[in-house]
Amino acid sequence: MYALLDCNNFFVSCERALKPELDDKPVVVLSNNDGCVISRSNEAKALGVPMGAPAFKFKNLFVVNDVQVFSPKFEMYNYYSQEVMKIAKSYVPQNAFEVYSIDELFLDFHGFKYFNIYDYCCKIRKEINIELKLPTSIGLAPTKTLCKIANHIIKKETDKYPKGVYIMDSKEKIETALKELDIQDVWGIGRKLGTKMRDNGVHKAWDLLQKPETWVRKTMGIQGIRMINEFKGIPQLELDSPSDKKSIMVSRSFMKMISNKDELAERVETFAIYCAEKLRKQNSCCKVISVFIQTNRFRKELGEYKEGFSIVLPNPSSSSIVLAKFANTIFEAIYKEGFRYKKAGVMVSDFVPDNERLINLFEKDDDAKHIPIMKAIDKLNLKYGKDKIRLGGMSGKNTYGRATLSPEYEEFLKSNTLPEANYRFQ
DNA sequence: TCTGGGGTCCTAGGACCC
DNA sequence: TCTGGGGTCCTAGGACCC
Repeated sequence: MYALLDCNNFFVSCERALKPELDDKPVVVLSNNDGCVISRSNEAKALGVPMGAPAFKFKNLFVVNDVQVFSPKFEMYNYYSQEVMKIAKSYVPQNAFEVYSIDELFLDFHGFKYFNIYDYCCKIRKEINIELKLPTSIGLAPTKTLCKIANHIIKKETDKYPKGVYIMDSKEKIETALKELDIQDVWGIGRKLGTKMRDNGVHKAWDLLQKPETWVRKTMGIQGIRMINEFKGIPQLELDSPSDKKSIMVSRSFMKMISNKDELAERVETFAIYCAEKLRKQNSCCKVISVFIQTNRFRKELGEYKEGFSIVLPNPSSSSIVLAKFANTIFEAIYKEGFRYKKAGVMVSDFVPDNERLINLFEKDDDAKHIPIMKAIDKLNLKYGKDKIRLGGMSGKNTYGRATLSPEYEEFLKSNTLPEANYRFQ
């Protein structure tokens, strides 16, 4: 058996953990710039607020229904996430887990044959709830895909599973679940595939199992074959061991569109420097750096422009100075005058461990010289706060908005150290 | 007026090899 | 008019995830 533990309405639940008065009220958490809805309480879902909804379109609904609206506090969510993981991990042997996202982790319960797993999972939930005031669900099944479905069922039928734990351990339970589950709710079926499935008469997960394997292979590729095996209870997806990232991206939409070249250049350089910091944190150097800039895709009438480009570095690097320099080179090449830019980003990829850098004989290598300085800056910033020491190119101001911090949150920040998380998704 | 910010994996097709 | 038969590796883009 595998188990999937996930936090219900995670960001909203974190807000409630900090401020219990929010319990039972409709609550939403917005993205940067207060742009989209990225977390909703059950009450907010019941009001018909969709995931990812643009906040401005629902402003009226928020006011009328007294919905509590929050700007995101990602440091806090990361902190809570790590605490949840810490508790959950303590219930399984070493490495018998996979942190899948900021609010989800898989547990491996193979070898727990003589345990009452149901009671055991209730205990995990209870500890998280007492220690952190966070609600969770735990779905158990023979495969990861079925675990996802088990969790889906808990959330859809809360009355039936008041303890928040469901074990899908028989052929009958699985069959019933697959017959009731809409195909687009399956883990791995997105919008495109969902449409294709429905066009071909596949409406429920169960219908996919009735299709010939050749058809599944042709329409979905290798993933489709894996999916149907997982439905049948034959595990195709193992627990991934925690690994360092393979690419790192820093990008932002701007609160106000930017038409000044220097201002945009400064943003791009800053993003490159953040990439470098994240690289050093995982002791990697990158071989490739990419930069993109784009206008507002929702305001096409203002003129549209979108361009990005990558270059291979002469030597693998994690130096803020080197990466900022090359990011700027790319920026100069792709920047076009006369547009109002809404978003920009820097991505680094193609990593090598920083102790295995192969230096190009014919190119100057600045990293060796920069890294001791960089490490010192990292240490100082860890101690005194983000961006307290920064390079000359950085203005140090954010160009995306955030509401004023609440007193509770200020208090929270003061009383907790908030290490950066290392998740595959955030 | 106002629409997030990350990530991973797979596939097809091109370039190149003999 | 006719124009081989394999391979490998890389890349861009698509689709998915939270």
